[in-house]
This record gives sequence, structure tokens and C-alpha cells, in this order.
Amino acid sequence: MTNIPIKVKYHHGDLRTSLLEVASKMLNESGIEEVSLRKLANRVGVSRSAPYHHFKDKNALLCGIAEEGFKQLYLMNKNSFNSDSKSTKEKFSLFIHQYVKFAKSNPELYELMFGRAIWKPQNSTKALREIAYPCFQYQVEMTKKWQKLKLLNHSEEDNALRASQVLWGTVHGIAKLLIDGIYTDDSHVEEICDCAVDMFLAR
Amino acid sequence: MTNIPIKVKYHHGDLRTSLLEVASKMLNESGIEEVSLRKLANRVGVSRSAPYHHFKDKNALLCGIAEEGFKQLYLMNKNSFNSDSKSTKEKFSLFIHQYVKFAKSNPELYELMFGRAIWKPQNSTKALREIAYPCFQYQVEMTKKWQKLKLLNHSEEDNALRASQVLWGTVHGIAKLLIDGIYTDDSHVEEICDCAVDMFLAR
DNA sequence: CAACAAAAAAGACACTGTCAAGATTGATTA
DNA sequence: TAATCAATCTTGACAGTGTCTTTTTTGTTG
Repeated sequence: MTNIPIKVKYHHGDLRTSLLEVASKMLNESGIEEVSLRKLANRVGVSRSAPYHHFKDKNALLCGIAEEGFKQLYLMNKNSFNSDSKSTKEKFSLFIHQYVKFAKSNPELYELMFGRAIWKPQNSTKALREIAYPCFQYQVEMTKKWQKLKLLNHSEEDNALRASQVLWGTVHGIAKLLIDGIYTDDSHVEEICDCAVDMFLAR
Repeated sequence: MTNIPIKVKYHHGDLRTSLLEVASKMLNESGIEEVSLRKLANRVGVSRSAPYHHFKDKNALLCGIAEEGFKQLYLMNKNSFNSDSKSTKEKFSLFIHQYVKFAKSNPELYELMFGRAIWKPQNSTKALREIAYPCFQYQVEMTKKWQKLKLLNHSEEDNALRASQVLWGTVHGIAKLLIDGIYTDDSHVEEICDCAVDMFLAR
């Protein structure tokens, strides 16, 4: 009956997830700059220091948001890599395009996920690392496969880890230059990705 | 005689360059987080609002610092590309290695130069753009040359702009992943760069 | 020398993250 | 059921921050 967001109970009930949800929404809508603990608390209908019972500090909250992003990214890569209806070459192309598209469609989230803020030596939460590392590792696995199938243009002695670091670097770099506003021509994203695919494929 | 940094004159004399110098030092030493206008003003020996007569706001100051970085980067690329004692292949390899090395040796400056903060639509100063764009353009020129000499692995129809965006994306991405703390094994930087070179060269 | 404009200072405001101390609640145990 | 306790939430407070407005000082110029 009364689902007006006016705070009525002293104990919120599920503040932790509420904080994550609303913070994510704020992030998507107005960017990381507009995400402050005080505004967040206000919007959730709770006092400014209530969040501190669920997150050690602001950084821990940000790590929590990023976790969700890495789950998405991991799932996306896994799904496309395991689709039976596509050739290896198509899958490789899909990886490049999808990765950049993910960043372009969730610029604020992507910025957070790979921003130095949460990856500074003592900042990354254990929970975050346990979600992000498998995501990183999966990209190495994909590269290993592509390498075995002689899809990529490089010499024999190159190991999969290095190659995947280069591939990842490429998509990450393109994504970053796009969403940070240095590549200003958003309209040619597909062309850039196509070019990247072309430059990496063995002929 | 008295070169103690105690403020003695009302008018500083050359506050603008002093601010840039000290701010750059603060940036290198302790990172962007530690650069605040108030601390900066304090260290220069001036009131907290004095800087506003030389920079519209904090963002304008940061743009000023970044300018110097782009001058360096431009010069570095130009010098190595014009060295007569090296083969084209060596120059290409040098470009990749040098670029990443530049970022790794000046992490805070690089982060500022390519951070979204100063490149947000209305944030970049005209002066910054006039220094940065030629720097970007030069990378296209280099790529055009490499393309003409059939150094790179890609098909005929690829244009130099797209190829240079991919190349730049690669070095930028590798650099970012390194200095943001996502690639934690700094010791293999050279190997990653070598691998990148190998993957891009035509065979 | 007087007038003016540039440069610097001081006051003030609305933010921010975070901590300490107290209030309220739901759950557990006696 | 009643008392205890820990989790949760609130309020007050502090030291920061960027930036605006008003006032003071200075160098320059007519």
C-alpha cells in the first residue's frame, strides 16, 4: 500500500544491496564524479554514516559496483566464445567488437572497473580480485585457442600470456581513448574494430 | 643572500610558471590525488585564491601541466622516427617500446595527459588542444609511412587513420593496464612490447 | 603625483569522506 | 516472557576541498 520511498523503519532491512543498486544507477546516470556517499545515503533514505556498517569506506563500495561489471564482462566473453554457430575467425572478430561495445555502452562502469582508484595496491577488495582475475584469465584461454589454430599473425615462440596482454591492451586502449573523449569520432568505432581484427589475423 | 622560500613580496612576479612547476613536482611525487590548489598555493607561498588570477580553475591548471607532457611525447616520437641510423623495422619497434616506457616512467603525468578529466567535452583548454592534436597527428603520419613500406600486417583497403588508431590503442592500452595496476608484473614490459611488435609486423 | 588595473589576501559557502558517541532495534538466551 | 547483546542507524564533529566575493596591496601609466 505505502511503497513511497519515505524512510519509515529504523532498520532498512537490506541496505547493502540497496546501496549497490542506487550507487550503480547514480554512476550510470551522472558519472563517478556525482557519486558521493552523502548523496547516495540521502537517496536511499538513510543517514550519511549508515553505509559504513556495510562498506569499510567509499572504495569498498566502488569495488562492490565493479564486481557486478566483471561478472557481466566474463559472461559476455564466455557466451560468444562458446557459440557453436560461428567460425573461429568470427568469434575473434566478435570478441574485439563486443569488448569495445561493452565499454562504449557502459562508459562510467568501465571507467570504474579499470580505473586506478580500485586497483591501487591496497585498494582492491579480495572479493573484487576473486571475480576479476578469472575474467582476465579467460582472455588468456581464448588467446591460447586462437594461437593453436594459427589464427593470429605472430611467430612460434610467442606465448599465449604475452599475446593476450597485447590483444587485451588493444581493445582496452581503443575503448579508453573512445570513452575518455580523445577519439572524438564515435561514429567510426566499428571501422576501428574491423581494422584491428584485420591487423591481427594471419594471412 | 636570502633565498629562503619565505614569501616576502606581495606580488610574486612569475606565479603562473611557479604554480606549474610546483604542481608538476607534486604530481610526480605524490600523484594527482595529492594535488590540491590549496596545498599548492601554500607550497608556493601564496594565498589560496591567488592562483585564480592565472588559471580559470583547477582544470585549467591541470591542462597546463599536461601541455608540457605532450611536448615531451611529441619530441620523443619525432626524434626516434627521424634517426637515420635505424631501419624502419627498428624504428617501429622503438616507437612501441618508447611509448610504453614514457608512460611507465611518468605514470602520474601520463594518467593526467590521457585522463578523462581534462578531455571531457568542455574541459580541454584551447592551448592544450593545439599542442596535443599535432602530437596525435604525428602518429598518423608515422603509420602512413609504415603502411607505404608494407611493414604492417593488414590488407590494402585499410587507411592510415584507422591503423594508427589501432596502433595507438595498443600502446595506450598496454601502458594503462600497466600503470593502473592491472598488469602487476612490471618486469615483463619489454616482452609484452616485443610481442606487440611481432604481432603487427607483416611476414 | 594621481588614477587605474592587475595581483594577492581574507572571508565565506557548500560540498566531501570519515570518525566517535549515542539511540534504536531485532535476535538470542536465560 | 524478560533481559541482554550485538547489529544497525543517527547525530555531531572535524579536516579537507574548489571557488566565489569583497577588500587590500602593489606596479604602471597618464
